[in-house]
Amino acid sequence: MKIATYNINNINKRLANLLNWLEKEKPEVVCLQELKTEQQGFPANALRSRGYEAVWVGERSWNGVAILVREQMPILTRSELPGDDHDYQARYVEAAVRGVLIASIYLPNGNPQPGPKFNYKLAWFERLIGHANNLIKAGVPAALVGDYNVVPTPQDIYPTRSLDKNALVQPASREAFQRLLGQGWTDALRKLHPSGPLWTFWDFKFDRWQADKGMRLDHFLLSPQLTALLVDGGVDRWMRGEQNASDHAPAWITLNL
DNA sequence: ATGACCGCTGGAAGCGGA
Repeated sequence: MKIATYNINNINKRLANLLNWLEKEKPEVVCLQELKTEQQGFPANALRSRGYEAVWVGERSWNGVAILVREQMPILTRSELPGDDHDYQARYVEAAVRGVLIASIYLPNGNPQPGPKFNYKLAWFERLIGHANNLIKAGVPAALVGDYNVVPTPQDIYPTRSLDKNALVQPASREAFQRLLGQGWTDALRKLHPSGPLWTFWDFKFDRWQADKGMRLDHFLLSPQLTALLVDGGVDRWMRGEQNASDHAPAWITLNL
């Protein structure tokens, strides 16, 4: 089973890019983030015509997450992260697919830091850690997939000091990510490729793509049962070079289910 | 360090993103 994640930065604006990529790479499951459309604006029919069923949580203007599955209906298990009844941002959707629980995650960016947005990021992270702990203690075969907005280690970003104050690289952000891994989750792309650049994001600004100055922000966290089935993974960098590209490229793994 | 990109809303210029 090939699972992909893609921060698409507006699904309707980039629908042609998405459909082209689906046809070329044929992932079975796709976790999308930053749909930037309200619930009714999701292009369900266009995706169904290409063989993909979907569950999604939309929001006007910002955020938005989805899970696409080829030739199969995902079974929606959650459309929000537990722990805060007053949080209405569309950042979490979860579904069962062929006996695997899959979450599509869009963790808050958190800039500027410090400030209320960074506090929200850390609070959201704590809720995720709590939920993930329940899943792993229950022995659920699960994959927590998406845009974590965390650069886990210094090797996950091009050499620079200019982002030292950025929320993506803060010790508190990295500590939360490590605490999540400490529950027993495996960072699948790093397990497959233990060292070196594995960029999934290049800023629109300046010459970041041309200079290949990127970051690794999009991650697959696998429960132990799924880690044992991990075969392959990578980043579809070619998508970042397309016309009308998102600032993220899709990343993917394959599991031998 | 700086530069100044892209998409949103609203219909200009400022916010959010990372």
